[in-house]
Amino acid sequence: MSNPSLDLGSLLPIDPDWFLNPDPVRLAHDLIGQFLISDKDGQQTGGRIVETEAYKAPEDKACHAHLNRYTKRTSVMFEAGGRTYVYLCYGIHHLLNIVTGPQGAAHAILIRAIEPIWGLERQSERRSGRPRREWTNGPGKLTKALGITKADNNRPINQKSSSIHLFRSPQSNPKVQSAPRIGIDYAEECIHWPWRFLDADSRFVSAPAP
DNA sequence: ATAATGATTCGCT
DNA sequence: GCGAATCATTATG
Repeated sequence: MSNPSLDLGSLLPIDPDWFLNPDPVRLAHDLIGQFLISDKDGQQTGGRIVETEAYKAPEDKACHAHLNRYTKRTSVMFEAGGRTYVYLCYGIHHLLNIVTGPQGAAHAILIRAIEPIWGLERQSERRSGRPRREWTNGPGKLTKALGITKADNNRPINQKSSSIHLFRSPQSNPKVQSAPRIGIDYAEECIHWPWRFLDADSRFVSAPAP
């Protein structure tokens, strides 16, 4: 890695208490510019988070745990913040969420896009040699590039044994935009809530702000 | 037991 | 821009 500030060994993990904050909208904003790493088979792939969305039960109709609906699938969202929520979407795509908030609050942050930084060759392989810009500019794309599957569901973040790690960016000052969330047309009044966050200067987002 | 439905992506027109 | 792909989850009977 030519940029020494991006040396994985020197990065600091996000503090465990950060995940317990009760406001997932705030956390989704603050996650822009931080680093996501997947560690599979001793191989690290990851990058800089450039797009997120907040989901917040009970009031959010777009949240799987709307009205605190508790099922086998949603149960992980009720855990204390700091775990993963990975689920299969449209029968094809695995989507990665970060569970946040205190135990009992079903909050999560969907990771929608990253800028690839680490393990570029492996990411390219997993994305079938497409252009780099298309490796991770969407929630289903980035899980494929990082090898994230349902095996990574309901697992702690930043533990020694973890496959998913989140690090603080040493000097992160991104210009963060907010926008309505994508793909939730069924969610009635929640459709317009500006709970999607993007790095305005990144070319690796899934779609520009409207 | 059956049926409906996605927090999407890709290829084709 | 449109439609297919593809299946775990969920609700309902």
